Amino acid sequence: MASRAEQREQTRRTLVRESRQLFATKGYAAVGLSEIVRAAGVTKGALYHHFESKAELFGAVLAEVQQEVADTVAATADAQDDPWDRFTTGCQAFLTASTDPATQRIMLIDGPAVLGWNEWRAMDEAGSARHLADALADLIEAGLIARQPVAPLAHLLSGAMNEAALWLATSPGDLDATRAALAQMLDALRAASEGAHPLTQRS
Amino acid sequence: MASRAEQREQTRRTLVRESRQLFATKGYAAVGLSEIVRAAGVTKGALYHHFESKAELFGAVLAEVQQEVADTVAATADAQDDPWDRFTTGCQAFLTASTDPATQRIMLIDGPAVLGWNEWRAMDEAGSARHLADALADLIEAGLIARQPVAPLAHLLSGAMNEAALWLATSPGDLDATRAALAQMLDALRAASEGAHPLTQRS
DNA sequence: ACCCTCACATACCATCGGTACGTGAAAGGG
DNA sequence: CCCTTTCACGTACCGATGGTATGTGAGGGT
Repeated sequence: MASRAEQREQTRRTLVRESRQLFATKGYAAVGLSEIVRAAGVTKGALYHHFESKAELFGAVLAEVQQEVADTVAATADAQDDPWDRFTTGCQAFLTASTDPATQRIMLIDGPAVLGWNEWRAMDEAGSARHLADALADLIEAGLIARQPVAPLAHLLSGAMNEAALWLATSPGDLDATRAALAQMLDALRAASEGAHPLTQRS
Repeated sequence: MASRAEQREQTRRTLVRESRQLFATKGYAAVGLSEIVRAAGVTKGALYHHFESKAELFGAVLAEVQQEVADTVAATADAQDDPWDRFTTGCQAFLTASTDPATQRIMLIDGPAVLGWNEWRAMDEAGSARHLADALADLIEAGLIARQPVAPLAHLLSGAMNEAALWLATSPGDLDATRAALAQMLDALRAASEGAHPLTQRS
């Protein structure tokens, strides 16, 4: 019926979809390959024909998750005309998207541990983190925040939002307070640029 | 020679010390129990007499690491008289302490994945994160930053510093720029309090 | 001197991630 | 239309892993 290429892709997608479900609910280490192939209706031979290892399968899942988050963030942010609004709205959108426990487990908890921080960082950079760095560069260019290297600021903000999202998953009642605190932090960033001198900090 | 209690504790400490070394360099998943017991000069029976599982052994290691970081941060911060200096100095001290790759691997990478985020968070709260929350509460009490819930702010800052430390491990040349960016973020926090109204955020 | 406790060692197990090889249907050439 | 090659899997199997059940021998109280 289906051509070989079609069948191949469908099997691969099934594998990714089912393993994503399992990784998200039980965590990477708690999911066995036998469980995955059973859910996908194939055998281990099929899995290892598509992926070199369990970790690489997880990598494919992670890439999918990050792509979705990045798309959501980008779509929400790009709807704003003002650069500053694009920035703050994008940050809040990321916070919202990352509050989903299934997304968290894969993207923030197991991601760095399974693939190593370097590889995880590279993938994050290709996802939503890129939008953050871009937005910061725009803000500097527009003179809305002080001229400075974007990388340190991007990492600080990225880490802040990641951790905040993880925390909110266990205490969702603090969502509004966290959004406000984040908004304040971002706002303070803008206010600092108006302080004329880019205050050089000792050490 | 040694009393039973002494022998017991010594074995336990050896187990923690050797496994910490291995976990730090190779990562939790890449270290086998056989490797650990060989390095410690005991057998698996001894390990499972002291710890219920590999994860619990890792938990003991993590507790030790976090205690050391917390002590360093507290010692550095408490040397400052001014509350604001205590805050900023403590943050910078945490950043410095967390830049060590061995500490990172255990405390920031494997920690959440092995023990789960909730348990990891609880341990972090008992460590350096507690000092952060305390310092923030002091600043609010002293009127140096706007009155607000401390928890959201603490998580945002904690996450920012964690991620920054991880990043610095791979690009240490950006240490000064990151310290400056962090100092700016903290400073902006103080500046925001002078804005009279504790701006209520919509949403 | 007795015996119980307990800090380990030994032997063993199920399951895991991973691999070598077999198989049968689709694609390509004559 | 047939023959051959390719390739997307399935099957059978492996070593190593985390974990357990049981043995053992030196404290240590009475």
